[in-house]
Amino acid sequence: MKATTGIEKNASTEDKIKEAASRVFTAKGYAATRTRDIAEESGFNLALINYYFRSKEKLFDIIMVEHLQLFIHSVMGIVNDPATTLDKKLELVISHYIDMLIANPNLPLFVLNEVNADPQKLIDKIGVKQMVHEQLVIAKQWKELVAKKKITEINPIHILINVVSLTIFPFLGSPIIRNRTGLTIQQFNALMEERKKLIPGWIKLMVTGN
Amino acid sequence: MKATTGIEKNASTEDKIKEAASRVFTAKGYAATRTRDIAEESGFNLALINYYFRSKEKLFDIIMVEHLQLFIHSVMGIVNDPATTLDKKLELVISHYIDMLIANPNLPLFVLNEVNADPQKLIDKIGVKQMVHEQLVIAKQWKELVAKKKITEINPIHILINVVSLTIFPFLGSPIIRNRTGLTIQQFNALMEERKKLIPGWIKLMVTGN
DNA sequence: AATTTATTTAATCAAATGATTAAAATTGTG
DNA sequence: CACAATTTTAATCATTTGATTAAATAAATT
Repeated sequence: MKATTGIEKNASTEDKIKEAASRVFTAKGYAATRTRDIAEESGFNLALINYYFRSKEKLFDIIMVEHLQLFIHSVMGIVNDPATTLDKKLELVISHYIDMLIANPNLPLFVLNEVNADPQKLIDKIGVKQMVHEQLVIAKQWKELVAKKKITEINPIHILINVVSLTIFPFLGSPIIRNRTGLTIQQFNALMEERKKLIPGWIKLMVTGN
Repeated sequence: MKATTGIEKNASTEDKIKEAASRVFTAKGYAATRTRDIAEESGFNLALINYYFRSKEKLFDIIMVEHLQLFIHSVMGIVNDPATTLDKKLELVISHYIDMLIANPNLPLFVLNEVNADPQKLIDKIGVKQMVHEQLVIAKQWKELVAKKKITEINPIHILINVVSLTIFPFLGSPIIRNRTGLTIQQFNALMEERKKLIPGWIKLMVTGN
């Protein structure tokens, strides 16, 4: 019986390592992260992290999956709720994402890097398959509006891309934006808060066509 | 006299190494790139790349600066031309960027990673200082339009962020987008070509407010 | 052709790094 | 408390990796 299976009692130490690993991995990326960095950041010995997680890669996979789920599943609930209108969904999703991004500003770059390294591997690792099915709710709502001539006949993929772009990219560009404008983190976050209302407005302009 | 200073005759070999290094660095990032990868990719011996560039880091710095200049300076000419209107500038810059991104799809992630690692270092390394001065042209044009009540009094930083977001982010998300939609690279690029016209239209909607 | 200079290579080094091991310390249990 | 199980550590290994060196080859120059 491998020690790694004893998850109950050691939750504290194991979680501390995971938290430390999360900080280091998201800050420096997989390749630039040394197992010793995680040891130091966590305050534990180097061998301990291998004792708990067997290898750097296995530890990374765990962190990655948790972060990707943070990214994806949290939104699925909102998007797939038939009770809320498309308008409301838009507001909720964007607001939710901006909150999460303010709390985890370097999550996007981290995720992008690993998705870029091997898209399919990650998609397999989480259950994103259902997404296609679940998207039907929002797809139906879209089609209804198109039928009612409430929105232009633009390819919805553009709109989806735009929502994600306008919401996430500013956080990716944050270092440059902050450096060029001289904004503090607080001022930058305030700017992002503003976008919770601005982005839905912009998207509505796009879909109505004027 | 160091051999690296002899730039004339060895242009061919040196350039081949730089091209190989560019491919490997942009594909895998600095930390994940082994000097041996570059050697193999270039077809030359490991020691040769150190002979020409002294170290992995120096080679990387050269590649990075060239790519950043590709990113920045090319646009400066357009933005700083007093002869073109803001509308026209918008079209030109976006079109220019999308062309460049189709040709160099993994440039954005590469740049973002390194900017994230040390924003000031990179900004120092290129002459971006003038930008503040040069931006005056476009800033003036903006102020004129505001004075003429042609555009809303929105914080222009939001619009700047939006232009960059809508243009660049799709390429960052390309692996996910392609994976989820099943689009080929050609189809994806066609989608990006569409955006050359779409994005300026969207931006105009944003600044006019309806 | 001879000699110098530039280019390229194979072999090797030293440090960094992921991982293991065996022992010590701590904690839980009868 | 004694004893077993779990947790933690120091020491060590084997590879990987960036870099150097000294020698071989090719090119240029006289």
